[in-house]
Amino acid sequence: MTEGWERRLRDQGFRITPQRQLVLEAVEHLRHGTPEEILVEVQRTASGVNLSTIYRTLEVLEDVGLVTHAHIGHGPPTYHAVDEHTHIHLVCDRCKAVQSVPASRAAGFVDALEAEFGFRTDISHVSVHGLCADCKDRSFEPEPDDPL
Amino acid sequence: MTEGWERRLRDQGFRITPQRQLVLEAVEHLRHGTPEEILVEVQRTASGVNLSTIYRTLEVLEDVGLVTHAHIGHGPPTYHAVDEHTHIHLVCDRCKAVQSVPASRAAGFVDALEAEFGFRTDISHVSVHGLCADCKDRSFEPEPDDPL
DNA sequence: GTATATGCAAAGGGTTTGCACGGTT
DNA sequence: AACCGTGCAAACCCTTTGCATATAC
Repeated sequence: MTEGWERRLRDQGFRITPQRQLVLEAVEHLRHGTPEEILVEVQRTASGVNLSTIYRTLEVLEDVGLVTHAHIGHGPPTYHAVDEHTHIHLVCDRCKAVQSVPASRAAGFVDALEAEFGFRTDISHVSVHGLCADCKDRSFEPEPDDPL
Repeated sequence: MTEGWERRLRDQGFRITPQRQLVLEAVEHLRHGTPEEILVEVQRTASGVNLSTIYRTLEVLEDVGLVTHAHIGHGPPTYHAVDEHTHIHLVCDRCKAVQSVPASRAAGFVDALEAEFGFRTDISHVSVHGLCADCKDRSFEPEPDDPL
């Protein structure tokens, strides 16, 4: 569990509640989780927790900097604990595999955007789409359906 | 209008319809458009066209390679004609401004992902989030609300 | 004439909101 | 005790789907 999470909430005027603790634990345990997946995880301990609470709690936890979210394709966002090593998601549009690579691999790109356009990139926020190594080689086969 | 669009459809077994022509024209005219925006544009000429037709048509046009879509934040996807110069969207999470930069700026990053992980990136598919030059300088001010 | 495309309306996911109750401070 | 947080249900937005009709071939 992220150290000092309680202070982080309290210092910004939020209260400590079992739900907030459980959601944070779930995010850290799952490593990658959609709101729905987080709900299921939380309900293993507290079955009464509601989905809307998950949404509201994730928003609060993101506000205080304990979690972030990234978009992986069309579906719901994926949440992460912020203490994990920052990474980029490589999403295969064909087989849907998601590979994480260190955000440092994008340092050159990110720096160039800042130098040239003054744009400060949050590289981990959005995933990178394409074809993974396996699917690249098999790209003549029919798609398994529903490409992102 | 993209040259040879009719062949492109016909060759893949699709029929030529007024709706498909209008949607393609709308996408090219708007340069960036969500399904809803495309509907409005199409309805300036043909008010009877239905939203579901827009969705189905965009899917077909994408299948045959006449348009692509990219995700800009939480909302609906944005469609482009493929003949336009490939570009990346830089989305400011604070002021929501969207800046287009040539995809070539990411060449180094894309090449590195392919060399290191065998991953073939479709860089234009997903937008890059962060803070634009203006907002970076004003980042001490309160946010205007609803960051993406 | 036949198969595909369209319009319409209803259903479906994911997310947000209003409200009254319950818990934290 | 006051206020914030939660559960519940309804509403919301975006997208998809079933079906009957219209249209391209």
